[in-house]
Formats: sequence, C-alpha cells, structure tokens
Amino acid sequence: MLIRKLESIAPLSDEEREAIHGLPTKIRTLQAGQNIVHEGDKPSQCCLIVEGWACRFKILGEGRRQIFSFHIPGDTPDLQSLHLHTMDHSLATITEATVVLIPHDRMMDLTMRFPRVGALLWRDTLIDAAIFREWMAGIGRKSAFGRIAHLFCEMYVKLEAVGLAGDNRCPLPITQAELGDALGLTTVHVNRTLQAMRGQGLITLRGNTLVVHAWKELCQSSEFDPAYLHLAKTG
Amino acid sequence: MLIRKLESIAPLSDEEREAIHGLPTKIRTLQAGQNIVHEGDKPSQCCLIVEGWACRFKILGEGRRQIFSFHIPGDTPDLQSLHLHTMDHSLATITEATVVLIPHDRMMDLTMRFPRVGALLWRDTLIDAAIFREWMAGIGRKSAFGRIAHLFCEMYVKLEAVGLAGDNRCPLPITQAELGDALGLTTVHVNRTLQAMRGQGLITLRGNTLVVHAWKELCQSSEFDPAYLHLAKTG
DNA sequence: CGGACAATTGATCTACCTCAAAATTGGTGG
DNA sequence: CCACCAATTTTGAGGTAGATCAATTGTCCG
Repeated sequence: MLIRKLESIAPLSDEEREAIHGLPTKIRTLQAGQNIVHEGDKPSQCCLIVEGWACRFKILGEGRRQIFSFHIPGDTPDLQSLHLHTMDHSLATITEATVVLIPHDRMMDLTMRFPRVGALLWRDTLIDAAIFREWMAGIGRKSAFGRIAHLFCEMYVKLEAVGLAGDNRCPLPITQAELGDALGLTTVHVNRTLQAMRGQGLITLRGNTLVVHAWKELCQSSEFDPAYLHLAKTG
Repeated sequence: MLIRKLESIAPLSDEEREAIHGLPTKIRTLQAGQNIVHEGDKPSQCCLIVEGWACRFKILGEGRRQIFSFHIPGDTPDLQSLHLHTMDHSLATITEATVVLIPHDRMMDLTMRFPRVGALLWRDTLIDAAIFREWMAGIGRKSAFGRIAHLFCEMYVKLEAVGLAGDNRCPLPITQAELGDALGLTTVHVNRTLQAMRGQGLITLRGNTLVVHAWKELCQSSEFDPAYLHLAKTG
C-alpha cells in the first residue's frame, strides 16, 4: 500500500521497491477512539493506516480541543516523529482501524540508503503542511459554511484519490463535535450550518456517508481549489 | 549561516560542510513588501533569509488574506518548493531583506549525495508544519488576547534562538494589519487587544520593538509551551 | 428494552466585526 | 529643519456570526 502511494508520484526501482517490501511490519487492529501516540511520547516507530480513520489533535485547557487533520487509508500520519522525537500533539483512531507499525531505525535506514524514497516521504509531509495551511486559512478567514463545505470537498478528493469515493458519495465517519473541533466551531453551530447546507440541496449527510448533490456550488461556496493537495494529476 | 543552523541540531562531517559551502549562491537585496515567489509559480530555486523579515500568505477573495508564517534570518521559507513544484501560496518580504537563492537542482543533488543533510532540511520543514498546527490551534480555539500573546512568545523565542532577541526585547517589524491577517482578526480588534495587553503591563510595542515586561504571565495567558518549536535545548 | 452517544432545538449573550473618521507616525524632499 | 504625504494606529458607534447553556429527541447496538 505504501509502495502504491509512493509510485503514484514517481516510479521506484526494483531495488527500492524490494527494500520497502522488506521493512518489518507489525499489523495492529485498534478500536475506535483509541490513542496511537500521545503528546509528549517519544515513539520508536511510525504508522501507516491500512483501514479506518484517524485524526491528529491537541487538547488545550478547559475541554477545548483542536483537530489538525483527518487521516484515511494510505496515510502515514506520524511520519514526522522520524525526525522530531517528541510528539507535540496526539494521534488517535476515529473508527476501528488497522495500522501497520514500522520501526524508526529501519525507516531511517531506508531513507539513508535510498534518498529518492526519502524524498517521496518528505514530499508527503510537505503536503501535510500544505493542508494545515489551507485549514488555517479556512479557520482564520472563512465563514462556518465555507469551512465545512471546504472540508467536505477536501475529504472527497482525498478519498477519491485512493479509490474510496466516487459517484458523488464518500464515507465520512465524523461526528459533528469532531467537525467543530477541526474547524474551530461549536457542535451547535456545526449542526445549524449543516442544516443550511442540506436546505440548499448541496449535500446529504447521514449514517456516516456524505453525498454531494452539487459539487460545483460546494466548491464555489468554499473557495475550494485542490491545487494545494498536489495530487499526481494536478502536478 | 545555513551550516550554523543545521549544526545546531547535529554535527556535520567536513565533507558535508564543504558540500554546503560549495553551493552556488546568488545574493539579492529586496525592498520591503516585495514578492519573492507567488502562488502558482514554479520556482527553480529556494531561498535562505540572511537579513530582514518575510511572510508566507495566501490571498482569498474580497481582500481577505491569511498569513501562515513570519520568517526571520536563518529561515528557509520555501524549501517545500524543492518537492512540490507549484507554489500553493506566496512568499514576500515584510522589511527590506537580504536573501540567498540556491538552485533546486543543486540542492536536490546535495540531499541525494548526503542524506543526512537532507534529513536535517526535512526536519526543518517538519518544524514548519508544527508551527502551522500551533497557529491553527490558536486561531481555532483561543481568544484574540491569547493568540496575540502566543505569537509574541513564539517570535521572541525564535529570535532569541538566532541571537536576535535578549533582555526581554526583540524586533517586531509587523503592522497591526499583518498581525490581524496572521491571527484571523481585524486590525481594529488587534489594536484594542494590544491596548489591553499594555494596560495590564505585559508588554510594550513601539517603533518595531517588542518589550516583554512579564514573560511568565504572557506565556500563561497564551498557553505557550515552546515544545512544538523543537529547539535543540528542548529536544 | 435500555443506555450511551449523537443530533437537534430554543433562548440568550458576547467577542469580535463593520464602517467611518480622526489622530499619530515615520519618511521624504525642499 | 520644516512641511507634507502615505501608511499606520487609534477612537466611536452599532451590528452579527457564532458561542453558551440547557434540554429534548433520535439512533445505534448489545
């Protein structure tokens, strides 16, 4: 799965592919709402999500929480721990999930022996940062409506890229409280804004499934431009 | 300067040091408020700030702007263009500035020949992302007061790390409008909040200089914990 | 069927925004 | 050294998106 993702950007040599394949992998299945790594930890391995959803977040005082990202199969959400040894935030599952754990030393070894593979992983963390910037712009400068719509567009495109969305429909196992924590809103306001979006016939969101009825309008109202995701097609 | 920064994390071999030294560098002096790279560009070089301040930002519709980061001497703010070829945001000077431009191909060559140097540069971009997350948490979940105070703490610590701050005093050549665009606030509200901060005797901000009168209170009121900056001392 | 979690509703409040004008400041040229 | 300009900072008045608090309803699932 990691190979497939990396090759979507640049082809790998047999040698490189083999080296990735040779990484020792520990597969683990986790319950929903379980921490993978916690702020302050010094993990010795990093994880690849094979199935399910996860999110990264930080708890502030008085019950406030900021979610930084949602992660889906194919993502390596804590790659940064390879070079920044102390976690400055937490990573937890949202749904039941299957993850693969890869020891840091082996990963490091891989990037030293095959700098081109390292570059692809580096690239992945740069896209991560690009998504952070986009969220920041949303939280800082967009309306609640625009922020939620933008997140829907982003998740749809990301899911589509790994074959998990299509036909204007994608999974979205996220509660309104989580949406609020990701977008800097309260649950109540997320709820009311969702009702407005439904009222305008833009989307349906029921039973962990999002259906987009008017993609173009959704993009427009949220100023969504997928360039920042740097997907293969878009360059 | 780049060598000094990288060596603050891990020592370099003579060979590595020499390779960095051997990079072709074009020095340029820029006026204040000048674009270095623009959203949509495909730059063929990346820049190191030698003197002056810069910021990264994105323009949204209707005069809205989000500033993602402020950059000071020693920073390499567009390192990401090495792997993400199309800029998804812009980089511009805030003050008059001196920058060094390094061709991508030479930089890439360096990281391929010396993966350890590549790793240090990678690390730098990961800290960049950590700062984005911290800003996101601020914009999403903190009061105007907390956000401004937090930015002051962050800039002070970053400047101190490169020897540009000390004695509770540091340069801060940022207008209130820029502060607002960075923190998701209006100029008017930034102004009023600053007055409150002054009123409480926490800071003085005049003539592009910030003086912190009560560091501890400033940190507390903004929930500032420098761990996310991953400075050498802190690990 | 019951319990826990998630979604929804209502009423009220406030931190921050908008608009518009005035006062300061710093730099510049004469 | 002063007058002037443009950019900043500051002030005032009034408005609103989104927060807060407190139930109530719906849904999933063992």
